[in-house]
Amino acid sequence: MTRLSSYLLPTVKEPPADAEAVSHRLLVRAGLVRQLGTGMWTFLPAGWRCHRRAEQIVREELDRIGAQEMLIPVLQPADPWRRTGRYAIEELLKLSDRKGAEHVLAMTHEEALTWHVAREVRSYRDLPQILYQFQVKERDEPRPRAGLLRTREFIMKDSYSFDRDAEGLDRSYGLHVEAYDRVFDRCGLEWHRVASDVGMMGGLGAHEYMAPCPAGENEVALSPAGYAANVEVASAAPRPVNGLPPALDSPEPVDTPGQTTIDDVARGLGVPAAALLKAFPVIASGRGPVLVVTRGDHRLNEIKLANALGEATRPAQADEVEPLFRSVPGYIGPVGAPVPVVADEAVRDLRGLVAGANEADRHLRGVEPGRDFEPEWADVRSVEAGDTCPAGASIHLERAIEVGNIFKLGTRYSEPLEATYLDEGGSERHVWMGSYGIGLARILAAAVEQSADEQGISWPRRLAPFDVEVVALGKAGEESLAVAERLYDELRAADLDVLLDDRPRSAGEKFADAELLGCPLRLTVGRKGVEAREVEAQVRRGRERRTLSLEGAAQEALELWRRAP
RNA sequence: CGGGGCGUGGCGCAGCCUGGUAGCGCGCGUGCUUUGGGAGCACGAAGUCGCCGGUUCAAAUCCGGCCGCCCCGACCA
Repeated sequence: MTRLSSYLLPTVKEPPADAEAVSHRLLVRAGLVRQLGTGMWTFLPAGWRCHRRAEQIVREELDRIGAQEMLIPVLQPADPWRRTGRYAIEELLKLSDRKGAEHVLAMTHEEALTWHVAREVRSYRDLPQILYQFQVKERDEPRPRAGLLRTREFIMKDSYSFDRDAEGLDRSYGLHVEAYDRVFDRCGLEWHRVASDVGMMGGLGAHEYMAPCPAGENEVALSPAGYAANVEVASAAPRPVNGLPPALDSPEPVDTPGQTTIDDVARGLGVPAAALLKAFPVIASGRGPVLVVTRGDHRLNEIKLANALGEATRPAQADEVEPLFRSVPGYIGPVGAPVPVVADEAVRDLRGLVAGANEADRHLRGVEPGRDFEPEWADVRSVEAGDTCPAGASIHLERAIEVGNIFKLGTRYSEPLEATYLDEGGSERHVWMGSYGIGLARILAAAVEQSADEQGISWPRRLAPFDVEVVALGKAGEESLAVAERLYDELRAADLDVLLDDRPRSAGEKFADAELLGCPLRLTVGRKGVEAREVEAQVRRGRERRTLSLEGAAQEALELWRRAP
């Protein structure tokens, strides 16, 4: 019998003063987690129960698609990481043993598992395989934050698919979509599956599962027509420009002394910001200096830029810009630019624009892309609320927590680690891989963020530490405690997980703690109720209360629990 | 890595400017009262004031260095 009087559930009235995220505050206050250091969190008994429940949901859904659970060490030799080129990653924790041999603490497990598969898989008959584990990941995060949302150590469900070819990979990927959709539904989360960045390593496709909430670190672009993408890669038609100044036969200089920002120039010339061309000098890793141009009211998206150029870029420093342009920042523009120009699609077909003249205190008006400069066109701006998605619906943006991701790797790892098989024709081929992650602690944090109220946590019933909390009121030795214990047994017999608050505390304190902890159902046994052969039930979500007869209380509680969110 | 802030009983804070007896609320322990929405009274335990060094007769307080933690940004394979 789980009695609160002997259970380590250290609730606190006041959260850590500097904690800001709702989930951070409440998980600490409810006695579910404690911090050991920056980005290092301990799960206390009740918190670990939540974690295990999330884990079990994930396990059942992965097993359902035929995935096989296994376990790979966190401590690994450095060599495979060197071969894949990932030893250089700064977030990768490195260490050496007493003999001086170099090791890493794995941040993910592609290297180790691919290394094994390279040895064990010989033939097309051995494929496909989907393998997974629940294992600790270590990351030397530059900035852990918001409690469990971004930590240096966390447990991930990571799965890896191994297929003969791209079609096989598509199939394994699709199976993961199925499993993940079911996982996040069962966890009671509001979620979106969004298209996401495939990264500089050039994956073949990727999606993220995003749980919307204000504490989220990511932003997703959504539309009623079903468009869903991380803003890192989202693409949409811009809102049109109103009040564009008249087109001219050729660009015409105009004095703009001291006006170095979009706002200054727009106000100075009496034109909308969207009539300006914003110019970003960048240094691309391969092709060198490039001038990127967007509409004045748009923001450059560096990830889209890198994807469009096929190489990484960084902003140019002032001392790199001035010798090239013989100008100062604020007056740089594409007309007569001394470097190649990349222009955002949103300025295509616009006329009468204003751009820097590459000369201090001067701009050009009447600029027309394609006539006055010949750019390489690309979609490199960040979408905004009010843009139009490809299906014609209006986009809105939401902040969200990334709770899972799925990624088509292709042969990114099988090539350097030589994971090959012999096909029916006897030729050696590389294995096609996918990798798929779910952060369990993030599921918990997202659930808290999405469902908490003034009183505390309101767990989705599948994630709660217990299904029912029985609150026994009255003094030790009174009948209500004995009745509560019998009720506990009946609830257990109905297959519910139960916590009994048998502490000698005031009623108010027990109620407050119960609502803070957030089990989906609370049953209260008090003296008056015992006399009337009644117990009070409160459904945590919405806090609605009703009276149950003591005799049928366990069955009725089961019904209430089943209907809980 | 850049910017800002904070380290004082378990938690939240005051004291620091202007150096001189470490204080408040909550929590904790004991006893009595109380018991359906964070109870009351009484007594009590608990602090190397983050660490190291300097100034001073004297440092929580002033100075220097270091460490830790939070928030914003950069980053996030």
